[in-house]
Amino acid sequence: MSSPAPWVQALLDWYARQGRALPWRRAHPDPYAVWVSEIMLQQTRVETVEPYFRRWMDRFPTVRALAQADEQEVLRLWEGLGYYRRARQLLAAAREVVARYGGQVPADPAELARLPGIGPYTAAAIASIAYGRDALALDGNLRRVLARFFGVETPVDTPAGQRELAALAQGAWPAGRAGDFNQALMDLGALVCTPRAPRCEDCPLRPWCRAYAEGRVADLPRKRGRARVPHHTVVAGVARRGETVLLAQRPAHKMLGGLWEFPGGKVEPGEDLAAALRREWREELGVDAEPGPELGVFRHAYSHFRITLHALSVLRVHGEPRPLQAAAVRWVPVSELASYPMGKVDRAIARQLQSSS
DNA sequence: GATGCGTGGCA
DNA sequence: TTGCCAAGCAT
Repeated sequence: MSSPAPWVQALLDWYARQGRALPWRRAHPDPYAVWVSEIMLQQTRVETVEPYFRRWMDRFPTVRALAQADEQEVLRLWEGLGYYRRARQLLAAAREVVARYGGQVPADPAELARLPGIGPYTAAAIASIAYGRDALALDGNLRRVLARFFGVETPVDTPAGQRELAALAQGAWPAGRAGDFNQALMDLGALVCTPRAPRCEDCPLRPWCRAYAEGRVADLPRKRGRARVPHHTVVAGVARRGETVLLAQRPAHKMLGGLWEFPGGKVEPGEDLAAALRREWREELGVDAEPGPELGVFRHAYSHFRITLHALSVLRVHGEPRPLQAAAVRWVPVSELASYPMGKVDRAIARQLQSSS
Protein backbone atom coordinates (compact mmCIF):
# COMPACT_ATOMS: atom_id res chain seq x y z
CA MET A 1 0.00 0.00 0.00
CA SER A 2 1.50 3.34 -1.06
CA SER A 3 1.40 6.32 1.29
CA PRO A 4 -1.18 9.01 0.49
CA ALA A 5 -0.38 12.25 -1.31
CA PRO A 6 1.10 14.94 0.95
CA TRP A 7 -2.09 17.04 0.88
CA VAL A 8 -4.17 14.06 2.02
CA GLN A 9 -1.77 13.41 4.89
CA ALA A 10 -1.92 17.08 5.87
CA LEU A 11 -5.72 16.95 5.75
CA LEU A 12 -5.96 13.83 7.92
CA ASP A 13 -3.44 15.24 10.41
CA TRP A 14 -5.45 18.45 10.65
CA TYR A 15 -8.64 16.46 11.20
CA ALA A 16 -7.05 14.43 13.99
CA ARG A 17 -6.15 17.68 15.78
CA GLN A 18 -8.95 20.06 14.81
CA GLY A 19 -11.91 17.84 13.90
CA ARG A 20 -15.13 18.57 15.76
CA ALA A 21 -16.39 16.30 18.53
CA LEU A 22 -20.02 15.69 17.55
CA PRO A 23 -22.63 13.51 19.27
CA TRP A 24 -22.81 11.06 16.35
CA ARG A 25 -19.03 10.74 16.02
CA ARG A 26 -17.47 7.80 17.84
CA ALA A 27 -14.44 5.60 17.35
CA HIS A 28 -16.89 2.86 16.37
CA PRO A 29 -20.02 4.72 15.37
CA ASP A 30 -23.49 3.21 15.54
CA PRO A 31 -24.67 2.95 11.89
CA TYR A 32 -28.21 3.93 12.89
CA ALA A 33 -26.94 7.04 14.69
CA VAL A 34 -24.85 7.99 11.66
CA TRP A 35 -27.87 7.47 9.43
CA VAL A 36 -30.13 9.67 11.60
CA SER A 37 -27.49 12.39 11.76
CA GLU A 38 -26.95 12.36 8.00
CA ILE A 39 -30.66 12.70 7.25
CA MET A 40 -31.00 15.57 9.75
CA LEU A 41 -27.92 17.28 8.34
CA GLN A 42 -29.25 17.40 4.78
CA GLN A 43 -29.36 21.14 3.97
CA THR A 44 -29.22 21.85 7.70
CA ARG A 45 -26.52 23.28 9.97
CA VAL A 46 -24.76 21.23 12.62
CA GLU A 47 -25.75 23.65 15.41
CA THR A 48 -29.40 23.32 14.43
CA VAL A 49 -29.25 19.53 14.30
CA GLU A 50 -27.52 18.80 17.61
CA PRO A 51 -30.49 19.23 20.00
CA TYR A 52 -32.84 17.43 17.60
CA PHE A 53 -30.39 14.55 17.31
CA ARG A 54 -30.15 14.16 21.10
CA ARG A 55 -33.92 14.21 21.58
CA TRP A 56 -34.38 11.76 18.71
CA MET A 57 -31.84 9.25 20.01
CA ASP A 58 -33.33 9.46 23.50
CA ARG A 59 -36.79 8.66 22.16
CA PHE A 60 -35.80 6.27 19.32
CA PRO A 61 -32.43 4.74 20.31
CA THR A 62 -32.57 1.91 17.76
CA VAL A 63 -33.91 1.15 14.29
CA ARG A 64 -36.52 -1.11 15.87
CA ALA A 65 -37.68 1.59 18.27
CA LEU A 66 -38.13 3.96 15.37
CA ALA A 67 -39.85 1.35 13.21
CA GLN A 68 -42.56 0.96 15.86
CA ALA A 69 -43.13 4.70 16.18
CA ASP A 70 -46.24 6.62 15.25
CA GLU A 71 -45.81 9.04 12.32
CA GLN A 72 -47.38 11.93 14.19
CA GLU A 73 -44.90 11.54 17.04
CA VAL A 74 -42.06 11.37 14.54
CA LEU A 75 -43.25 14.63 12.98
CA ARG A 76 -43.57 16.27 16.39
CA LEU A 77 -39.94 15.45 17.16
CA TRP A 78 -38.96 16.80 13.74
CA GLU A 79 -41.00 20.00 14.05
CA GLY A 80 -38.83 23.04 13.28
CA LEU A 81 -36.17 21.15 11.31
CA GLY A 82 -37.94 21.61 7.98
CA TYR A 83 -38.05 19.38 4.88
CA TYR A 84 -40.55 17.17 6.69
CA ARG A 85 -40.49 14.51 4.00
CA ARG A 86 -37.14 13.50 5.50
CA ALA A 87 -38.86 12.47 8.73
CA ARG A 88 -41.58 10.44 7.07
CA GLN A 89 -39.07 8.73 4.78
CA LEU A 90 -36.72 7.97 7.67
CA LEU A 91 -39.60 6.25 9.44
CA ALA A 92 -40.55 4.31 6.29
CA ALA A 93 -36.92 3.30 5.73
CA ALA A 94 -36.53 2.12 9.34
CA ARG A 95 -39.55 -0.13 8.88
CA GLU A 96 -37.99 -1.46 5.68
CA VAL A 97 -34.67 -2.14 7.40
CA VAL A 98 -36.47 -4.15 10.09
CA ALA A 99 -38.57 -6.05 7.55
CA ARG A 100 -35.87 -6.78 4.98
CA TYR A 101 -32.58 -6.68 6.90
CA GLY A 102 -33.60 -7.81 10.37
CA GLY A 103 -32.97 -4.36 11.79
CA GLN A 104 -29.36 -4.24 10.55
CA VAL A 105 -28.49 -1.08 8.58
CA PRO A 106 -26.95 -2.16 5.25
CA ALA A 107 -23.26 -1.41 4.65
CA ASP A 108 -23.28 -1.38 0.87
CA PRO A 109 -23.87 2.06 -0.72
CA ALA A 110 -26.05 0.67 -3.51
CA GLU A 111 -28.18 -1.19 -0.96
CA LEU A 112 -28.46 1.92 1.23
CA ALA A 113 -29.48 4.08 -1.72
CA ARG A 114 -32.55 1.90 -2.30
CA LEU A 115 -34.02 3.08 1.00
CA PRO A 116 -36.33 6.11 0.91
CA GLY A 117 -34.57 9.38 1.71
CA ILE A 118 -31.08 7.98 1.08
CA GLY A 119 -29.43 9.27 -2.08
CA PRO A 120 -25.85 9.07 -3.37
CA TYR A 121 -24.41 11.40 -0.74
CA THR A 122 -26.08 9.86 2.31
CA ALA A 123 -25.36 6.32 1.14
CA ALA A 124 -21.67 7.11 0.76
CA ALA A 125 -21.57 8.91 4.10
CA ILE A 126 -23.11 6.03 6.05
CA ALA A 127 -21.04 3.38 4.27
CA SER A 128 -17.74 5.24 4.76
CA ILE A 129 -18.26 6.63 8.27
CA ALA A 130 -20.06 3.70 9.90
CA TYR A 131 -18.55 0.79 7.95
CA GLY A 132 -15.21 2.02 6.59
CA ARG A 133 -16.23 1.51 2.97
CA ASP A 134 -14.28 3.37 0.28
CA ALA A 135 -16.94 5.83 -0.89
CA LEU A 136 -16.70 9.55 -1.56
CA ALA A 137 -19.46 11.51 0.22
CA LEU A 138 -19.68 14.55 -2.01
CA ASP A 139 -21.71 17.07 -0.03
CA GLY A 140 -21.82 20.85 -0.26
CA ASN A 141 -18.65 21.24 1.81
CA LEU A 142 -16.66 18.82 -0.33
CA ARG A 143 -17.89 20.46 -3.51
CA ARG A 144 -16.77 23.88 -2.31
CA VAL A 145 -13.41 22.74 -0.90
CA LEU A 146 -12.53 20.52 -3.86
CA ALA A 147 -13.63 23.09 -6.45
CA ARG A 148 -11.22 25.57 -4.87
CA PHE A 149 -8.46 23.03 -4.27
CA PHE A 150 -8.50 21.75 -7.86
CA GLY A 151 -9.57 25.04 -9.44
CA VAL A 152 -12.70 23.54 -11.02
CA GLU A 153 -14.69 26.04 -13.12
CA THR A 154 -17.66 23.84 -13.93
CA PRO A 155 -20.69 24.81 -11.81
CA VAL A 156 -20.61 22.46 -8.81
CA ASP A 157 -24.41 22.23 -8.51
CA THR A 158 -24.69 20.31 -11.79
CA PRO A 159 -24.19 16.59 -12.48
CA ALA A 160 -21.28 17.48 -14.78
CA GLY A 161 -19.54 19.45 -12.04
CA GLN A 162 -20.04 16.68 -9.51
CA ARG A 163 -18.69 14.03 -11.88
CA GLU A 164 -15.61 16.17 -12.42
CA LEU A 165 -15.00 16.66 -8.70
CA ALA A 166 -15.61 13.00 -7.92
CA ALA A 167 -13.09 11.94 -10.56
CA LEU A 168 -10.45 14.26 -9.10
CA ALA A 169 -10.93 13.12 -5.49
CA GLN A 170 -11.73 9.45 -6.08
CA GLY A 171 -9.26 7.18 -4.34
CA ALA A 172 -7.13 9.99 -2.91
CA TRP A 173 -7.59 8.60 0.62
CA PRO A 174 -5.72 5.65 2.13
CA ALA A 175 -7.68 2.41 1.81
CA GLY A 176 -10.34 2.12 4.53
CA ARG A 177 -10.13 5.77 5.56
CA ALA A 178 -12.77 7.32 3.34
CA GLY A 179 -14.85 8.12 6.43
CA ASP A 180 -12.08 10.26 7.92
CA PHE A 181 -11.28 11.78 4.53
CA ASN A 182 -14.92 12.77 3.99
CA GLN A 183 -15.39 14.13 7.50
CA ALA A 184 -12.08 15.98 7.38
CA LEU A 185 -13.17 17.81 4.24
CA MET A 186 -16.59 18.54 5.78
CA ASP A 187 -14.99 20.05 8.88
CA LEU A 188 -12.51 21.97 6.78
CA GLY A 189 -15.39 23.35 4.73
CA ALA A 190 -17.36 24.27 7.85
CA LEU A 191 -14.50 25.76 9.86
CA VAL A 192 -11.87 27.06 7.41
CA CYS A 193 -12.83 26.88 3.73
CA THR A 194 -16.14 28.64 4.35
CA PRO A 195 -18.43 30.08 1.65
CA ARG A 196 -17.75 33.66 2.75
CA ALA A 197 -14.47 34.96 4.18
CA PRO A 198 -12.50 31.70 4.08
CA ARG A 199 -9.60 31.52 6.56
CA CYS A 200 -6.89 30.53 4.11
CA GLU A 201 -4.17 31.52 6.61
CA ASP A 202 -5.34 28.62 8.82
CA CYS A 203 -5.76 26.07 6.03
CA PRO A 204 -3.64 22.91 6.04
CA LEU A 205 -4.18 22.56 2.27
CA ARG A 206 -2.99 26.03 1.31
CA PRO A 207 0.38 24.87 -0.11
CA TRP A 208 -1.44 22.77 -2.72
CA CYS A 209 -4.57 24.86 -3.28
CA ARG A 210 -4.94 25.98 -6.88
CA ALA A 211 -7.54 28.68 -6.16
CA TYR A 212 -5.27 30.16 -3.49
CA ALA A 213 -2.25 30.12 -5.76
CA GLU A 214 -4.20 31.86 -8.51
CA GLY A 215 -6.02 34.31 -6.23
CA ARG A 216 -9.41 32.89 -7.20
CA VAL A 217 -10.68 31.64 -3.83
CA ALA A 218 -13.48 34.21 -3.79
CA ASP A 219 -14.57 33.24 -7.34
CA LEU A 220 -15.01 29.53 -6.63
CA PRO A 221 -17.06 27.45 -6.51
CA ARG A 222 -19.18 28.56 -9.45
CA LYS A 223 -22.92 27.92 -9.28
CA ARG A 224 -25.94 28.24 -11.50
CA GLY A 225 -28.03 31.30 -10.74
CA ARG A 226 -31.17 30.78 -8.71
CA ALA A 227 -34.64 31.85 -9.72
CA ARG A 228 -36.06 34.79 -7.81
CA VAL A 229 -38.60 33.74 -5.19
CA PRO A 230 -42.21 34.90 -5.59
CA HIS A 231 -44.19 36.51 -2.79
CA HIS A 232 -47.78 35.49 -2.01
CA THR A 233 -50.51 36.89 0.18
CA VAL A 234 -52.16 34.08 2.11
CA VAL A 235 -55.16 33.83 4.41
CA ALA A 236 -55.88 31.30 7.18
CA GLY A 237 -59.05 30.86 9.21
CA VAL A 238 -59.33 30.28 12.96
CA ALA A 239 -62.73 28.83 13.88
CA ARG A 240 -63.54 28.32 17.57
CA ARG A 241 -66.21 26.00 18.90
CA GLY A 242 -66.29 25.96 22.67
CA GLU A 243 -62.78 25.14 23.85
CA THR A 244 -61.80 23.67 20.46
CA VAL A 245 -60.41 25.07 17.22
CA LEU A 246 -60.54 23.64 13.68
CA LEU A 247 -57.37 22.12 12.21
CA ALA A 248 -56.75 20.44 8.85
CA GLN A 249 -53.98 17.97 8.12
CA ARG A 250 -51.97 18.64 4.96
CA PRO A 251 -51.84 15.94 2.26
CA ALA A 252 -48.89 13.56 2.65
CA HIS A 253 -47.18 14.37 -0.63
CA LYS A 254 -47.45 18.16 -0.67
CA MET A 255 -45.42 20.79 1.14
CA LEU A 256 -45.47 20.29 4.95
CA GLY A 257 -47.07 16.90 4.29
CA GLY A 258 -48.65 15.29 7.35
CA LEU A 259 -48.50 18.51 9.39
CA TRP A 260 -51.58 20.35 10.68
CA GLU A 261 -52.66 23.87 9.82
CA PHE A 262 -55.35 26.48 10.18
CA PRO A 263 -57.09 26.01 6.84
CA GLY A 264 -56.78 28.64 4.15
CA GLY A 265 -54.80 29.42 1.02
CA LYS A 266 -53.54 31.94 -1.47
CA VAL A 267 -55.39 35.20 -2.05
CA GLU A 268 -56.01 35.43 -5.80
CA PRO A 269 -55.62 38.70 -7.75
CA GLY A 270 -58.64 40.98 -7.28
CA GLU A 271 -59.81 39.04 -4.22
CA ASP A 272 -60.00 40.48 -0.71
CA LEU A 273 -59.02 38.46 2.35
CA ALA A 274 -62.55 37.54 3.35
CA ALA A 275 -63.51 36.37 -0.14
CA ALA A 276 -60.36 34.26 -0.39
CA LEU A 277 -61.07 32.64 2.96
CA ARG A 278 -64.68 31.83 2.01
CA ARG A 279 -63.55 30.32 -1.30
CA GLU A 280 -60.78 28.24 0.30
CA TRP A 281 -63.03 26.86 3.04
CA ARG A 282 -65.70 25.98 0.49
CA GLU A 283 -63.14 24.19 -1.74
CA GLU A 284 -61.11 22.48 0.99
CA LEU A 285 -63.73 21.79 3.64
CA GLY A 286 -67.07 22.02 1.85
CA VAL A 287 -68.46 24.60 4.28
CA ASP A 288 -69.63 28.19 4.16
CA ALA A 289 -67.46 30.27 6.52
CA GLU A 290 -68.21 33.73 7.89
CA PRO A 291 -64.89 35.62 8.25
CA GLY A 292 -64.40 37.98 11.20
CA PRO A 293 -61.66 40.26 12.57
CA GLU A 294 -57.98 39.76 11.78
CA LEU A 295 -56.05 38.02 14.57
CA GLY A 296 -52.58 38.72 13.26
CA VAL A 297 -50.22 39.09 10.30
CA PHE A 298 -47.30 36.68 9.85
CA ARG A 299 -44.43 36.91 7.39
CA HIS A 300 -42.48 33.80 6.50
CA ALA A 301 -39.95 32.55 3.94
CA TYR A 302 -40.29 28.99 2.68
CA SER A 303 -37.69 27.27 0.51
CA HIS A 304 -39.04 28.61 -2.77
CA PHE A 305 -41.45 31.46 -1.97
CA ARG A 306 -42.35 34.00 0.69
CA ILE A 307 -45.73 34.73 2.20
CA THR A 308 -47.56 37.36 4.16
CA LEU A 309 -50.25 35.44 6.01
CA HIS A 310 -53.34 37.07 7.48
CA ALA A 311 -55.01 35.01 10.20
CA LEU A 312 -58.75 35.76 10.28
CA SER A 313 -61.16 34.61 12.94
CA VAL A 314 -64.10 32.62 11.59
CA LEU A 315 -67.32 33.68 13.33
CA ARG A 316 -69.62 31.00 11.97
CA VAL A 317 -69.27 27.75 10.06
CA HIS A 318 -72.33 26.49 8.17
CA GLY A 319 -72.13 22.72 7.83
CA GLU A 320 -69.64 20.18 9.18
CA PRO A 321 -66.14 20.48 7.66
CA ARG A 322 -65.04 17.52 5.51
CA PRO A 323 -61.49 16.82 4.29
CA LEU A 324 -62.09 17.47 0.58
CA GLN A 325 -58.51 18.63 -0.11
CA ALA A 326 -56.96 17.71 3.25
CA ALA A 327 -55.85 14.40 4.74
CA ALA A 328 -58.08 14.99 7.78
CA VAL A 329 -60.06 17.66 9.64
CA ARG A 330 -60.45 17.84 13.40
CA TRP A 331 -61.83 20.08 16.15
CA VAL A 332 -58.91 20.18 18.58
CA PRO A 333 -58.94 21.44 22.19
CA VAL A 334 -56.72 24.52 22.41
CA SER A 335 -54.91 22.92 25.33
CA GLU A 336 -53.85 20.01 23.04
CA LEU A 337 -52.49 22.05 20.14
CA ALA A 338 -48.90 21.25 21.12
CA SER A 339 -49.40 17.58 20.28
CA TYR A 340 -50.24 18.36 16.64
CA PRO A 341 -47.13 18.81 14.46
CA MET A 342 -47.18 22.14 12.58
CA GLY A 343 -44.99 24.33 10.41
CA LYS A 344 -43.60 27.53 11.76
CA VAL A 345 -46.38 29.96 10.89
CA ASP A 346 -49.23 27.77 12.13
CA ARG A 347 -47.31 27.11 15.33
CA ALA A 348 -47.04 30.86 15.83
CA ILE A 349 -50.82 31.19 15.43
CA ALA A 350 -51.39 28.26 17.78
CA ARG A 351 -49.16 29.79 20.46
CA GLN A 352 -51.05 33.07 20.17
CA LEU A 353 -54.34 31.22 20.76
CA GLN A 354 -52.97 29.37 23.77
CA SER A 355 -51.59 32.51 25.40
CA SER A 356 -54.86 34.41 24.97
CA SER A 357 -57.13 31.71 26.34
C1' DG B 1 -31.39 18.99 -16.21
C1' DA B 2 -34.73 21.62 -13.63
C1' DT B 3 -37.85 22.06 -9.97
C1' DG B 4 -40.13 21.43 -5.36
C1' DC B 5 -39.19 21.06 -0.71
C1' DG B 6 -38.27 24.45 5.62
C1' DT B 7 -35.87 26.94 8.55
C1' DG B 8 -32.40 30.05 10.63
C1' DG B 9 -28.40 33.04 10.28
C1' DC B 10 -25.96 36.48 8.02
C1' DA B 11 -24.51 40.64 5.19
C1' DT C 1 -35.85 44.03 3.47
C1' DT C 2 -34.01 40.81 0.51
C1' DG C 3 -30.93 37.39 -1.16
C1' DC C 4 -27.81 33.82 -0.20
C1' DC C 5 -26.29 29.98 2.08
C1' DA C 6 -26.31 25.27 4.82
C1' DA C 7 -23.77 17.43 5.67
C1' DG C 8 -29.64 16.54 -0.60
C1' DC C 9 -33.45 13.74 -2.33
C1' DA C 10 -37.30 12.72 -5.39
C1' DT C 11 -39.43 13.38 -9.55
